[in-house]
Amino acid sequence: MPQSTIDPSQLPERNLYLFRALIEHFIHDGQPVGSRTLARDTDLDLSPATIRNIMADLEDMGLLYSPHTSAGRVPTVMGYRLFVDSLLRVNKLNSREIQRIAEELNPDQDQQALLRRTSDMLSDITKFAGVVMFPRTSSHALKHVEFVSLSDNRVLVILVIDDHEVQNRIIRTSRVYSASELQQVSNYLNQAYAGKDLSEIRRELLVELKKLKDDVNQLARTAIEMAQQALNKNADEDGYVLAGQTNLMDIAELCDVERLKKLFESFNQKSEILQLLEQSINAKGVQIFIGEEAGYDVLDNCSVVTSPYESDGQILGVLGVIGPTRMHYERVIPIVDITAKMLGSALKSSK
Amino acid sequence: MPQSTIDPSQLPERNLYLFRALIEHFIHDGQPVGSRTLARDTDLDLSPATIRNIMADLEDMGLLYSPHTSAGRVPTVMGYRLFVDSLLRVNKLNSREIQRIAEELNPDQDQQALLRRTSDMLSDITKFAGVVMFPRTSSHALKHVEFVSLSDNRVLVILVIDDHEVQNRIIRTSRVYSASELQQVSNYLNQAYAGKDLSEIRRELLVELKKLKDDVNQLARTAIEMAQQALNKNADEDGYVLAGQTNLMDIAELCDVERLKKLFESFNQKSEILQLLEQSINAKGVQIFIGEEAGYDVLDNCSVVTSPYESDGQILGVLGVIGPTRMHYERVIPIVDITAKMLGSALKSSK
DNA sequence: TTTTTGCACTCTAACCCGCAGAGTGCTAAA
DNA sequence: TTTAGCACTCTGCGGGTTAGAGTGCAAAAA
Repeated sequence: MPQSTIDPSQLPERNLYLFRALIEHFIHDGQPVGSRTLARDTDLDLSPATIRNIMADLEDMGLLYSPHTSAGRVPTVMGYRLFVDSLLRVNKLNSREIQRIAEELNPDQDQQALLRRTSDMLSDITKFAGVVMFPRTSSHALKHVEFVSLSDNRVLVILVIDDHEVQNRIIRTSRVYSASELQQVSNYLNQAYAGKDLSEIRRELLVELKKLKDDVNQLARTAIEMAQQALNKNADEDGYVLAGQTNLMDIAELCDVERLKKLFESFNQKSEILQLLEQSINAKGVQIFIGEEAGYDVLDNCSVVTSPYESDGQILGVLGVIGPTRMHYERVIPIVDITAKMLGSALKSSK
Repeated sequence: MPQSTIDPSQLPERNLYLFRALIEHFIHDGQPVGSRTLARDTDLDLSPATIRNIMADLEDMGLLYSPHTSAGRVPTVMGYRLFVDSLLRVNKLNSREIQRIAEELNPDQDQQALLRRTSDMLSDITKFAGVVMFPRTSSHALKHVEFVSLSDNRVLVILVIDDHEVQNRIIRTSRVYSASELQQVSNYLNQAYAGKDLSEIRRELLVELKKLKDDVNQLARTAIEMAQQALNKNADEDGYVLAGQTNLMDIAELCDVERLKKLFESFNQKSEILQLLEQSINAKGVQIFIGEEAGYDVLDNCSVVTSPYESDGQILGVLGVIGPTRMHYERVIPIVDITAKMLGSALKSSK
């Protein structure tokens, strides 16, 4: 991180109190907060002038800044950092909300649908954008493979991987195969390779192919060759589902078409956002990226609250919420947290 | 249509000429066009005053209007209608562009990918939003069905329909079935029903089930019951792929966050846009919806240029471009036209 | 009859001005 | 250490002015 953070214990209690009041005030209504307002709205019995002095100190430390001379103060990125790291009191979710989440994430839907639901739900409940990375299982055990002949020497390959992921691919073959031939090929491969890891299967296929080079067994060779072709383009299509982008259009700080366009384009390209999510895949729990802290200037004025989700102790992916820096962290954090946990268990029971 | 259109032959040649010049001018730079400009930029040797008189006539007919007293004139929706119906000279695409389209639509990709590519290409080439409806084949012949057992009494059903569409569904069963049992079920169903239409299969299944009611053949009953469950939720997930929404954010006429938000939301909901596309599914060729003509006020200031695409004489769906009313129709129309034709033949050869 | 000239009129957009409101920093007093 | 007082600064808003563009109409010209 470029900026060093502040140790809150170095600050007088009162300053911290004031600082938190200011941030909460600003998060609430988005206007720069002045000394008079704070004097009025805090329990501290201080005059505006005193508060001004304190605010000047906080500004010197880099926690606040004034948009212009005669405006109130606004938290800096470093200010937010201090706030979320040390000052934030997280709300508990009420049971209605928890129930809502539990209902949406019922495991009785296929994985794609589940992920989509999750991000829909995240965006709907927070009114920001919700994002869920596709799970990456480190093991890609082949569950089942099936070949279906299409017209024009083309064969549809259906791979069932790891119990929930289904991939369809089309390969071209040198001649037309009958349904029963393909059935035999499927059977052979299922018997020989079901349960093994994809990468291991690829290795074994190579070996087999050599062995069979001069073999007369046509079927076996065909099977191996097809399997190779099918497994080759392991389009490890990583990506994510995003929902509720339009929510971001309501947010005053982002209400500028240029800025929104850049943001939306980086959503479409996915790579930047993925990189960001990737960063928190090994974090223990909820992580927060504030503003351009993470180095993506499209996310200027945005915060990203993420949490990895796991099942059976294995981290599968990351989900989160993208909203304005000025968000109600105390609400969003537990939502992301619980959603991650529930998604994990939903995936587990669908395994 | 609410407004009656104008018969161009009722208008003096000169007025039409002027009208077209005005529209082309406006499309080019988006500013209201005044009499002086028109006098300068047309071959007609007329003074601004004469042109003013003519413009007043055109305004009376409802083809033009002034945003305010001292502005130039701008075409009305009815004006655009007249223009695209009667006055427009369509450009030919140059061969580079045709080649580009042909390359993108190469049939060597699965249907989903092909549709996605098509809409990407449409948006990229026009710099507006491209949209492609999923194809609806009237026949849903079952090509192949496969059952794969998952954990927890759940069974993955893979349906291959009509040679290119693959659907995955998860059903719950009353007990755990072994892989070989499921294989038998698959075999039975494939033999009995492959090649038949889904709805017909559903009918036959009902009959079969009655027949087998007291039969001792456990396998057959299981097969029928599973098949029923699998085919029941025929999630005829109709929809479309959309690309390049962000292009619309650059367009001056739409550069207002409120408006854009509404537009994007209706993209997300899909139903409105689908309804619109549906309308032109039986048109012969390219169709154009101007502004809120079609009755969707989210499309205010937008035009939609659509064309149905077909293969083997059967109309499969509709594709098109969504852009500002002020677009270069002479360019967009042939792009949509050719894309529709090429998508049709790409789908045919992938059939 | 059609076209043009001349002219008064209107509207917008840009700019400047002045002013109220909010908030600051500094200094001196409590 | 805190507060009161005060001068200062910046924003946002309403109002006024001006330049520019374009109009409509009436009278003259073709």
